[in-house]
Amino acid sequence: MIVKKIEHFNLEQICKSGQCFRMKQIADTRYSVIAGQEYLEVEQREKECRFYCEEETFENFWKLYFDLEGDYHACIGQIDPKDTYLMQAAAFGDGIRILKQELWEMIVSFLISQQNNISRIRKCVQNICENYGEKRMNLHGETYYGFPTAAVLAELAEDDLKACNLGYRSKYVVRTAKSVACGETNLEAVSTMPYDEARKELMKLYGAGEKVADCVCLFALHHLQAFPVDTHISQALQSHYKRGFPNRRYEGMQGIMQQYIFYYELFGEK
DNA sequence: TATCAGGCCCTAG
DNA sequence: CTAGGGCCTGAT
Repeated sequence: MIVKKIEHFNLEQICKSGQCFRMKQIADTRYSVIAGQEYLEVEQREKECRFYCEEETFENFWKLYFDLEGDYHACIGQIDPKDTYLMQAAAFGDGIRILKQELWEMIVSFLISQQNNISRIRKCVQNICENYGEKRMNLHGETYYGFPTAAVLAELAEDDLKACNLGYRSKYVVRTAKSVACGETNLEAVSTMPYDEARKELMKLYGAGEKVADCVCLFALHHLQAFPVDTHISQALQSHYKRGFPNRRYEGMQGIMQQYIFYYELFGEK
């Protein structure tokens, strides 16, 4: 077990922010996360966090996953004090981190996310994992399921994932899986591309438009300049940034600001 | 019953 | 290039 005191890190906020659909609260102060094939439990009281894993796994995997080296305090410090809306949003969600998640998993998750709500996205992802993921054992000896590979999902017929409640998104996932599995899309290459190039490449995938591509860029590739615009963000932009979001000022950290706004719009009281 | 949820595809004009 | 209809499904 690893114990750390961490500023600007709040599991509840990260969990609810909807970047990760396989993180959940399992007790008052305790959360579980499944990332790719890895399982972790974390306990948090105020700033003190207990990661239930070996030090090596923490250093090599979870520290990166949670972006614990990122300086979120500095980002918040960059916010225009006259922008009271963003100041409030950032104060409200100041424990959010932009996770570094597995690329393939994010592609599928955000293909599913369209015209969908967070709780149903979670169920869809869980269904896919339980049906097609690798069965594994957590630290308590309980079973959990890893995220299925593209090769496995590429074997399915286009409508097969309707059984996992994907609805019309089923063919998006299956066709994309085929594209990745046959080598038409090279995820290794995508992961080394700069933002604009990666975004363009991701948008070639069937079912992926600007919003989905930006979510993947932000939550998997850690391109912090990506600013996904969904219905909530669109509304916020209309009511608070009629002359457009100040991209210049927040160059390279728009994605972090997007998360503060998104989280505030969904969970802040207004 | 109608509308909406972290959109995108496809077809017309 | 832009506009608009269609799409699975569950919650309200």
